[in-house]
Amino acid sequence: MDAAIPKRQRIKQRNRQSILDGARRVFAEQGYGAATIRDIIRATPLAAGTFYNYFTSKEDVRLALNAEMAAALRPRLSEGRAQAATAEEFLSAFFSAVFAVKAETGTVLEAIDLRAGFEDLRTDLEDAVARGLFLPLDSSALAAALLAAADEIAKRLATDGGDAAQATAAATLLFLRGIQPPV
Amino acid sequence: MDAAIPKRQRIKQRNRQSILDGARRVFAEQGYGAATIRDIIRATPLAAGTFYNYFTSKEDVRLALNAEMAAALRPRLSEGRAQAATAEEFLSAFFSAVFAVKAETGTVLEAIDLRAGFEDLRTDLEDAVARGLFLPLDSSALAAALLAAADEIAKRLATDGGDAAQATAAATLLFLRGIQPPV
DNA sequence: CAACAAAGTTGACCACCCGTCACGGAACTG
DNA sequence: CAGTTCCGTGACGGGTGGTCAACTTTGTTG
Repeated sequence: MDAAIPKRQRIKQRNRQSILDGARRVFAEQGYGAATIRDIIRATPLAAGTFYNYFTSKEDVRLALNAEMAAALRPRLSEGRAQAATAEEFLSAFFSAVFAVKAETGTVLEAIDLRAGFEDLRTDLEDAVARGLFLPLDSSALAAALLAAADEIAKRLATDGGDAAQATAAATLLFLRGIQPPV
Repeated sequence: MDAAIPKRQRIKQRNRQSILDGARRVFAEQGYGAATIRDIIRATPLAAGTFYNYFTSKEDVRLALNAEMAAALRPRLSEGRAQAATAEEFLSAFFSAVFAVKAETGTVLEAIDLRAGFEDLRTDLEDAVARGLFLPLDSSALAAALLAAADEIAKRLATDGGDAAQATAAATLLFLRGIQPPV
């Protein structure tokens, strides 16, 4: 029927996407915890058994959905880091991007896991070190610490409320200079 | 029968503890995710309905168990912080305590939530600031960032393997001086 | 093109779980 | 010792997870 791609394969792709879209709607409406696999499949023209041809569990769907969203957000997250001329610019760009993205995606996945962007961050960090912007720390541990801290602070912003710009400034300063008073 | 405390109350306390102990065993054996409320109650001499007189959900039990364990660990976590004479000592004590505790509790609650120790850490931080050890940063945000980073690094130690002492040193240095090269 | 094989969807099915609730017995009260 | 309150019990209805035989559709082969 349609060029190169055989029908079977097209349908498989469509079904998979169908489930992901259904899951996105269901998670947004009831939250991840309350949603059941039945709910997801009901938000779809497919039958219960079909679900298991594509995913093994609800968690599996969450991971796939997370990956899909994280992939879409990838450019936005690293935006501004490559051009940063100073460590401060780098950190500021990082934190404000994470805070913005977290706030937006909160409706679908209350806590999108941005560790998918871990590698991007790590390589950006190494580039920055090569440019002499940073001290040559363990880029892997540093990326983990930055992501974890940003994550937690974003969570606090979402629940307790608070100003993202101010939080960005504070976090930037913390990682820029540390806590020790200058000698 | 027995002094002051009426029997009803004693039994309630015993049942509650019974459920928590059962949960501890079940979580350790099957992991939190795989465990069901029925499993927990079966590890107990009680009947299904009784569970709901004490807890509302599995998550509720996890929180209670987490609180119980976190309370027991409280002194160990803050140990060494109050006596710290320098910022470096403070951070080093903090990180090594978190890494050790996380490694030990991993069998029961794969990820014990140490945010219960948040307040302790925050007040310790404020004391340290008062003693002039630290720059006067937002103690609340700083505590959150420290806990989150320690948590994430501990997770990486548990999965990828790695040396706790070395990780402690690296994390201490990061938060002590930040990433910016000295001018 | 007709026959056949492979792939994949369907929906009923079973075991089990969740949360509830009427019942009954034990603990407190006066 | 009656009366009352409290609470553990276990069966029950509604629903879920994961499976699977039957069926339909797609791709293949002579």
